[in-house]
Parts: sequence; C-alpha cells; structure tokens
Amino acid sequence: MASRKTPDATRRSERSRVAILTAARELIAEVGYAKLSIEAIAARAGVGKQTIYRWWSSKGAVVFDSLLALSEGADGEGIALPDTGDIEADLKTVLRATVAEFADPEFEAPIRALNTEIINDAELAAIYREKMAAPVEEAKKERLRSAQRAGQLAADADLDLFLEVLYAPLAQRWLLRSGPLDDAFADALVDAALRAFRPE
Amino acid sequence: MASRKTPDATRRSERSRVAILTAARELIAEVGYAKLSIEAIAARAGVGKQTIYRWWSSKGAVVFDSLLALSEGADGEGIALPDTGDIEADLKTVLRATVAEFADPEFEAPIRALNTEIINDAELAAIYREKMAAPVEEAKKERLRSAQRAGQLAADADLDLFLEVLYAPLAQRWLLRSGPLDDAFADALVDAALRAFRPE
Amino acid sequence: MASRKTPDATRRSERSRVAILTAARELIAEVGYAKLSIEAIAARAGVGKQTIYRWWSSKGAVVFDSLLALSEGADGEGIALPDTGDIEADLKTVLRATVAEFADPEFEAPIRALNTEIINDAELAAIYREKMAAPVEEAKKERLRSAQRAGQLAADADLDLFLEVLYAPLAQRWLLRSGPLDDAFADALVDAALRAFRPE
Amino acid sequence: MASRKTPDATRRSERSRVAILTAARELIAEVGYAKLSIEAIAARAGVGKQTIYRWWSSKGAVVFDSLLALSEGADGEGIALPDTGDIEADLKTVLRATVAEFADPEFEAPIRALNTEIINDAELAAIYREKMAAPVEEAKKERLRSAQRAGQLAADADLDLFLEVLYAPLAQRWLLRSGPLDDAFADALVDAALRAFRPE
DNA sequence: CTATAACCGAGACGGTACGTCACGTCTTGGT
DNA sequence: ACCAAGACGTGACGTACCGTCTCGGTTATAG
Repeated sequence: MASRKTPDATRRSERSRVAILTAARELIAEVGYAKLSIEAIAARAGVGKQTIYRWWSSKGAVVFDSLLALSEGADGEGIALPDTGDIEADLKTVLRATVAEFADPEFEAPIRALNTEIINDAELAAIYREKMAAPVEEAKKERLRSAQRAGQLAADADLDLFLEVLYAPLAQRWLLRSGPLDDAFADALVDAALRAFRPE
Repeated sequence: MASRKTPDATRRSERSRVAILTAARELIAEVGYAKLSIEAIAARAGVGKQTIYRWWSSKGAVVFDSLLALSEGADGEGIALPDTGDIEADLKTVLRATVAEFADPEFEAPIRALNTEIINDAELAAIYREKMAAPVEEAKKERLRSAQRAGQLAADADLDLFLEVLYAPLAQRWLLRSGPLDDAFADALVDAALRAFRPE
Repeated sequence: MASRKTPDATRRSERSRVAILTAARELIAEVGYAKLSIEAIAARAGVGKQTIYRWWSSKGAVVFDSLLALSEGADGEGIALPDTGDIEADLKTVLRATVAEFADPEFEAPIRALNTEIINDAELAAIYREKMAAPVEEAKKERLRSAQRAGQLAADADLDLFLEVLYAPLAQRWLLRSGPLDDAFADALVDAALRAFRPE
Repeated sequence: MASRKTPDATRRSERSRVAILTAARELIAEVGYAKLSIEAIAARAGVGKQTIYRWWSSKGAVVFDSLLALSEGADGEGIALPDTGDIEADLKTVLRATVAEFADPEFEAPIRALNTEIINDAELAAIYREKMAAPVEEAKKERLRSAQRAGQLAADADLDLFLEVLYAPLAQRWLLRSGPLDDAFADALVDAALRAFRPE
C-alpha cells in the first residue's frame, strides 16, 4: 500500500521547498491557475523539475500546498471571531469582511484555483477541510455557541447547518458570479440565518 | 479591414455539430474533464480539428455546449415544480430528488466539469446562468410565489435569496464533499429556509 | 509488419527536411557526435522536435542521413578514378588523396560519428554500404578491371579482397590512431597490395 | 593551489572496484553500450555513484577498464602463437580462431562498445594500444620473426604493415558487417599477406 | 587508544535531454 | 465554402541520468 519510491524526508531541502511554494503562489497570481506549469514553477524557484515531482504528486498538490502555507502560522487561537455580545452585529461585521476579501482581485486567482482543485480531487478536498476549513469553522462555531448561551440562537440549533446556510450562498455568488456581492447581501444573509435559527 | 474570420453559419454541417457534441459528452464521462482533449473529440467525432476550432473558441466552450444540449428540448413549460398546496412537502420532494440526482455517478463527471468551467470563465458563467440556470430558477420562483399567495411564505420574501439559502448549501456539500448529502439534509434545509422566510 | 503510424510523405515539408539535415551537419562539426542532441537540431533548424521524430527513428538515423546527403548529387559517373595506364601510380595518387582527406580536421567529427553509428546499428550499416560505399567501390573496381586487362593485376584476383587489403589498414589507422597516416604509408600499402595480387 | 582532488589510492576499496567493473561488464552484455548508465552500474554494484566518479573520469573509462580487466591475468608469456614451422598453416589456424571468436555473440556487445570508445576518445585509444593491443601484437611479431628466420617471409618485411594487411580487413568486415566472416576469408587473407611479403 | 580524516553507501539536488502529447494554425484534396 | 485529414511550430509533460553535493557509518592510520 506504500508508495513505490519514498524519498528520505530528513534530507529534504527546506530552501527548495519554500522556493517552490513561493514561486507557485506568485505564478498563480500572475498567470492564473490554468496557464500555470510545473516547468515555470521550477524555473522561477531555481529548482530542478524532479525536485518538485519528488515531493508532490501533481500540479494541484503543489498549488494546494502553496495556498495552504498561506493560512498557516496563525494556527489556533489567532482566528477567534469578535464577540461584542450582539451576534447579529458580529456576524454582519464578519460577513462584510468576507465580502470585502472576495472583492480583492489579489485573492481572486488563487482562491478560484483552490476551488478548481478541490472540486476535482476528493483527496485534496479532504486535506483542505482538515487543514484549512476546520480551524476556521471551529472558531465560528465557538462564537455561535456563545450566542446560544446568550439566548440569541436556538439551543438545539445545528451549527454546521447554520454556517452552511450563512456562507454557502456567499461562496456560490462569488464562484458563479450569479449576483452582486455586497454589504446588503451580507446583511440579508445574516438576517435570514438568524431568523431560521432563532430561539423558541 | 473586415473581421478576419466569419464562417458562414448557413453552410454549417449539422452532422458534424452533433457528432462533436456527442463525442465531447461521451469523453467527459469516460476520461473526465481534465484529460479531455480537442484531438480526442475530433477523432471520436470523425471530424477535422479545424471544424471544432471554426465554431467554438475553446475546449470549455465545446464542453459547455455539449452539456447545455442535454438540458434543452424540455425548454419552457416542461420544468414546472409540483404544487400540492403544501410548500414544505413540495420542496422536500424536489430537494430529495436533487439529492438523488447528485448521487448518480453518471452526472458526477460532467457536472463537476461544468462547474470547473464556470468558475474559471466569466463569459461561460453568464451563458450558463442565462441558458441553463435561469429557466429552472424561474420555475422554482413560480412555485414560491404560489406559496406566498397561499400565505405559506412572507409576502415580501426575497425569492432569490430564498433559493440561494435553500440550494447553495446543497451544491456546496456536493462540490466540496464537505458532508453527507442525504434526505435528512434536504429536509433540514427546507425547514431552515422556510423558518427564515415564514410569514409575519 | 508496417510501422504503426505512417505519416503522409507527400505532405512532407522539404524546407524542414533540409533545415534539419543542415543543422545536424553543422552541429556535428561544432560539438561532436556525442554531445549532439535532437533538441539542439530542432532549435537550430527552427523546427518542432516532433517533425524530427515523425520522419526519423533515432538520432543516429538523422545524423546518418545528414552525412549521406553530402555524398549525393555526384552520384554515378562523377566518381571515376584516374586511369593513366599505370595502376601503381594511379593507386598511389588516390590513396595519398585519401590520406590527405583524413587529415582534414573538418572531416574528422562527421566521419567518426558516421562510423560510430554504423558499428552499433546493423540497419544503418546496410544502408551505408548500399548508398555510400557501393558506388565508390564499384568505381574503384572498374579501375582494377582495367588494370587486369592491362596485365598489371592477376586475372583471377579477388577485387573485393584487393580493396579490403588496400583500404582497411588505412581506415584502421585513422580510426584507432594506431600509427602515422602519411604518404609513405599509402605508398607502402599500394606496394603490398600489388605484390599480393600481381599476375602469374 | 594544489590539485583539488587526489583520492588516496591506498585506501581504495578493492571490493567496490571489482563490483563496479563486474557490473559494467554484465550491463554492457545485457543492454549494450549506448544504454549503459553510471547509475545502473552503481546500483548493480551496490556502490555509491561518487565511488565511481572518484576513480574514473567518464563512463568510457569505466567500460574500458572493465574490458581491459578481461584480458589481464594472462599478461606476458601466456599469449605466444603456435609455431609448427609452417607459417601459412599457423597463421590460418590463428585467423580462423579469431574469426570464430568474432562469431561468438557473447563478445559482440563489449567489443563494439570498446571500439566505439576508442574511435571517439584519443586518450583511451592510447591506453588501449599500450595495455591491450601491444602485448598481443608483440607475440604475433615474434612468430613472424621466426618465419623470417626460416626464410618464409622477406627478411626486410615491415612486420607492422604485415599485421595490418592481415588483420585490418578482418576487423573491418566485422565492424561494418561488410561481408561474410568465415574460414575461407581468413585463409584468403593469409594467402594474400604471405604473397605480399614473400622472400625475394 | 583514541580521534580524525578518508572512503564508502545512499540519494537529494540543479540541470539537460529524452520521447510523447496536445495545442492552435495552416495546407491539401475531395465534395 | 466547408470539410476530413494531418503536418507543422510550439510548449509542457513526466522520466532518466548527468555530475556535484551533503549526509551518517565505517575503517585505518597518526597523534
């Protein structure tokens, strides 16, 4: 069941690893995911192609890792959501921030690339959920639990479902460009989600 | 000074058009979107490559057309939703059907391919919304208006938002494989959406 | 028994064919056979690698053809040997010329390349004999027959053997650098060969 | 300012040296010279690549050494030619044996490899002549001197030339596959050489 | 009797070239 | 004019080896 050739990870060149991931990130921003090539990454990173193939199984895996690396460092505590005691206000703040983030053209290419990868590769999807989505989601749920304790959300609300109802429409509009992505939309989503899961 | 290339659509070979679209559909199902090539489509269709390039601007466009063709024929009236008078029951019926459809491995490859295209190509996204999404959406909204008239939905409910809250989480789970996609989930979504937009 | 893919020779680009052969010849002279690469030939010829692989099966075949092309044009009559009536004088003239030719550094690289190919590829060896060696050999034998008629050579002399005795030592010295390659050696070879095959 | 690299020969691992040479010989026989790689030799010999590069300057040098090793052991006296008093009979015996040796497919690959190396590398050619060719040649010349003393060969015959006239045609036919290599040919060569250098 | 310097196995590394695939353009001959 | 066929220049693929460069580990003299 093990892979046929297992390079010795202790000998791995950290310099090369970082250079490859950096080059991949830069190139995605510059030429987009579709026109990204392993050769270009290797050239930009000053690395032999084999060094990429030795440690990653596909272009998608490199790209994925390069984006994953972005969200690291701030692992754990750093990603708590604001808690003013007013769940509606706090969620609107957060969703408006998300909307603003999506509007940043800098994030456009990499995030579309990431989604393209995840849609077509179940394995990467699993890693994505574990490494990138899960911590953020947990932070969000923590805030929701606080709201439940404060009686602002039904005590038996399915928090996963709540988050999906809240975020999926946002993500869909952005991905499919199926409608305006503005503060009004963010607010409307928060209102709808809170209505759907209010106490009583 | 005139545009360099304007093929005469009246002379277009219908036989070739159909063969290309059919070949594209078959190949997507067989090898997936990523490994699909124009050359393979041409070979399978018994067509010169130029005949493809003459009428479509990119691989995505061919693929897109080939999938678009699937949803045609039943244009207009055919896609009305059930209306038993009970919006909750009707929506659950429809969403459960959608869930079942997504579970069909036959649809897997083409729909993921379609989404990959749409995510990365704004123009195709527009055509998709106009040609494929809009008619279906309109049918759904028609049913919702009926529910509004029956007092089962708030009179001022934003129907677009309602549909997004209802369908986006479904689509997201399927695309990202972020959770089970079953009848229970469908029912929970309908319940949440109806709670968010109930009258009063 | 036919090759798996047979390109249409009538469509072949003469421009590319000539450019490839020319580039190959130039590069052999410049960098030698061992360091010659298909990629370099393609680049120099302004041609895609596939165009080379389409028409030749190996680097050796290209190189071989490029050298073969050199000896064409003068096919047939052009290669008669001098016939003054004195076979000894004539052979010495010819062998001294051959010695001089071998001393030309311009010929060094290509001819060594040619021999390397022929030694290791029986098929190329056969083509070489038929296309390059045979015509020259026939011309030489014609001169020897004239000498036989003049009574300067045994009437029953094996002319093939005569030529081998005459030329093989020359070629060997050059290839293996096993001794000086000068006029004295040429003369000595002619003397020995004539002694071995004199009349009576 | 001293030479950068001077491995200490006294510390050299004999086990590795032999394993490398053996592996090289085996691989030449198995895959031929052209497809032989340093990495394959190292792997087969259970040796690090550096150990090869430390002691040999090129692939050719390794191959050459591996073949050279074959002809050692019997250095010096062992390689005397038969001397029955009849030079014609003795030479025919020897040449027929050589012909038989060339027909052995076991020798095919290595000897062609050796020649390929020698043709393209003047330095190896010099070593070859000194280490492999010279002793054999001296033995042959010793037999010829005996024939001269017996009056079977011209007293002033150039023995080097004699050997070239005798052996070069043989080697050429084998290398270029330019004709049958049989006993008849061997006999004809001996006859021709003896005619060329007979007394008087 | 260490220690310290070389060789050694292993194999990661930056590279070059391989031979293949598909791209999108262009040309030819047939309908 | 459109079409099937496919040659072409281009560029990327993933693989094989190149020759160099660390890494421990193991000898085998020199202190």
